[in-house]
Amino acid sequence: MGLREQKKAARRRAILDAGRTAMLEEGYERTSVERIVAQVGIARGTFYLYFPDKSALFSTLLEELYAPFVHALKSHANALAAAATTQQQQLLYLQMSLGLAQVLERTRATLPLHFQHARAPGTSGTLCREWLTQVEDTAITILEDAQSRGLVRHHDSAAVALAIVGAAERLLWAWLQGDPRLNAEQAASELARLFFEGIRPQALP
Amino acid sequence: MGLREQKKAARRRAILDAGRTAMLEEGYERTSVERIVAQVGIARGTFYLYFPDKSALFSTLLEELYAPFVHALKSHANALAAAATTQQQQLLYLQMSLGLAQVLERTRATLPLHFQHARAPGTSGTLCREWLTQVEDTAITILEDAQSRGLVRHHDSAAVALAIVGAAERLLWAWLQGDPRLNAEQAASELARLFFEGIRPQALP
Amino acid sequence: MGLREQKKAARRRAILDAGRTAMLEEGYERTSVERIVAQVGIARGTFYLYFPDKSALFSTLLEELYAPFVHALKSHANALAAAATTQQQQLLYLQMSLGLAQVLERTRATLPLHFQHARAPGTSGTLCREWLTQVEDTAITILEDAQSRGLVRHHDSAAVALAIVGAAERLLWAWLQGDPRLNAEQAASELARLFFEGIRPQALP
Amino acid sequence: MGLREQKKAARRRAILDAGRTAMLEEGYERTSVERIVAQVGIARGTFYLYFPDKSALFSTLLEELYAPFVHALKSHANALAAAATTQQQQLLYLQMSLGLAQVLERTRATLPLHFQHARAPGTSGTLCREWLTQVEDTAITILEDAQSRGLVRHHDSAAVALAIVGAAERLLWAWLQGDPRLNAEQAASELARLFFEGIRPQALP
DNA sequence: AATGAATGAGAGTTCATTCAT
DNA sequence: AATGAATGAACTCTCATTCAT
Repeated sequence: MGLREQKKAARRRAILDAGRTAMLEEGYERTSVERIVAQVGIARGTFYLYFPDKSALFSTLLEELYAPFVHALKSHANALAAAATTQQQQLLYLQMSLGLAQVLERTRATLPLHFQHARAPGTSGTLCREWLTQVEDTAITILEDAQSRGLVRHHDSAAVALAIVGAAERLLWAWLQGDPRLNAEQAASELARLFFEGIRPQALP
Repeated sequence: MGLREQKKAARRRAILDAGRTAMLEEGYERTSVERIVAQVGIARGTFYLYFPDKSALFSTLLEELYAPFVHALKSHANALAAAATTQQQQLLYLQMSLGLAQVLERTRATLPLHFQHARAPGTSGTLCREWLTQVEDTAITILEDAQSRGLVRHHDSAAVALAIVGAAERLLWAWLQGDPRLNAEQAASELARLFFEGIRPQALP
Repeated sequence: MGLREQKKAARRRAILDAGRTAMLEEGYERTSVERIVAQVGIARGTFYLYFPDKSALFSTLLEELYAPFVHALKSHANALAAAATTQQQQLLYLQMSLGLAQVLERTRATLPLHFQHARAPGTSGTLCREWLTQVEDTAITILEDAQSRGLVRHHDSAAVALAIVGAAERLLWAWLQGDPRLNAEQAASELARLFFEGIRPQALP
Repeated sequence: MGLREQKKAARRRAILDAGRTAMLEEGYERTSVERIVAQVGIARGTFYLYFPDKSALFSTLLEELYAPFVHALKSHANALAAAATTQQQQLLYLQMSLGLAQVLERTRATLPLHFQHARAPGTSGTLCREWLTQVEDTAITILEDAQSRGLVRHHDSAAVALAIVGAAERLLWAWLQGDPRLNAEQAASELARLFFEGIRPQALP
């Protein structure tokens, strides 16, 4: 890459970072281009050399946030689908958990962007939901694979998958917020046991 | 009530309804007072005779949305706490389910307001979260009561309560959106079974 | 006066008092009718039963403020003009000083209205200056009478009168403001000595 | 200075001039940004590229008005304080008079801004009074220097200084208004004689 | 006589975007 | 490539005054 391209890439990176910081603080709607360029130290017009408009910047931020998840989920889903034995699958589930945890850790700082905008009306929400559909559809696929192998009960697969995603999201959000009601260390394993074993005190006959 | 008061109440109602419609479509930030008054057919200044500012209108809409939930949850929580036997409790849980379902049905049209703004930054999100804390704290209370009676396993109560709320929210949101992946009729009972019995195909020894 | 007239007069008084208080605090322009009626505890429309508009209220306040001055000055001017001897005049000057001091004391609380608006552009200033012209013209008349009697040097009478009025106003304003630089007790006599000894006709050796 | 900077400076100047004209006519409160930009022939938003808000424009106008006075007064005060002999001082007083007269002449068109707002409540008055305090404090300093040299009688220095400033202001205001009662040419020398002969230390026989 | 709901023009200010330099 | 001045519509909110009740 030439020096010029490097500079261009660095500046694009700087705009993205400033944009993310600002939008995490104030949300997409209330974040002004002015604030972003002031943070980066460039002129107003320069912004439009790197992004056609404000929503394109947001779009890029979302891609950086969601793409790793979608990629991780899809590759794990493929691996699970190709697994020959239950033992293999159990290993793959463990790997998936670790893999997703790593992605979460890496994207942690940007994650609030998802929570803030995923259900919002208007441009920002629509952009989020395009990614979200992919995440949830993959979750459904994984669940249906497990059902077809008899690993989990035959509930309505979409309902269960969405429920699990919803529960996971809520705990994640509480964790990101530093919710004092939550014991962050236990939350993930609680969630796993909760879904796997149910809430009843002892297994029924 | 005099004719004056009736008219005033009706107009206030009209503003609230127009405001809700507009905010459901465009969100709090993007909804202008101008649009609301045009919908109602009143002058711009008239709006401010009924609400001190835009956020006060939104606040009222949130109260109309959340207060029935909070009220229902709290009264059921009290009843559950006062229950003498497990049989009484089971009846009360059933009643709570029915009660909440009725509230959901009644507030159905306004519910998206919650989903759109609950995690938003800024004024609108903050106002939502004041109500949400009440909802979730009551959910935790109910769960802890069940734990203390040995009805449910001793997980971290806040984590489990938030997980249940999160799962319920996600299914509700899918239902409100008319999500084609979801079988709406079954969703609620699936959710109940999911949590109560867990996801494993047969109960373990 | 019938009971009805009494009530009406009392309410008019209340509006005037609330208006004065408000305008002393915020000035004519920034004082809203809304604030006044809220203070009095009457309806917006009622205000317009007592005064045709906001400027009429201000006008009345100015009359209550300036009329006593104009009346006192004019009657003292007449008495001075009719005085036969210098001794009589000296007594009348003393009486005038005392009289004006009493008026100042009585109108003290309202006096800032003059200082705030006397030179303002727009309605409020114009209304003030109509009264001020009367005050200053009378001051000029008194000075010219003193000149014609040889009591004071023959300066340009208007210039001297305006200068005296200006100096008196400045000290009065400082006094009303509680200006810490000023020794309020001495100010009046300082002013008198300053001008009296300065404008004496007999020159120095 | 580049072409860009020149144009920007010229436009800033145009806004200041239009703002001054408008505020001289209607006062700070009643002057709208809309009117100013219409006069200049620019868009509403452009105004805010040059001034953060309306009060900043007013502030700048005040600085252009008062700063020359404060500067002139303070430098003359310093010179007077450093004067060795009475003769030197007399020359310096003369120079000060001429200097102030020149400043008056230069700022003549803007001077009404002072008279209109100096005693007004609210933002505009407060901004004026910050400057005025400097003017008056310097006047007091000059007077106290003269007192310490035995040039003038030992009155309360603040009272006398404020009286002189007040008188000068009143005559100036009459002059600016084109007051027909006033002989403008004589006014200044009348004022000087009035005070000078009035505050001489040596008493009369 | 008194009310207070209604008006609608107008206030100051912000903002995404464009374009001449 | 980069600038930053310019735009003008849109925003929320205020206000003196009117008039049906």
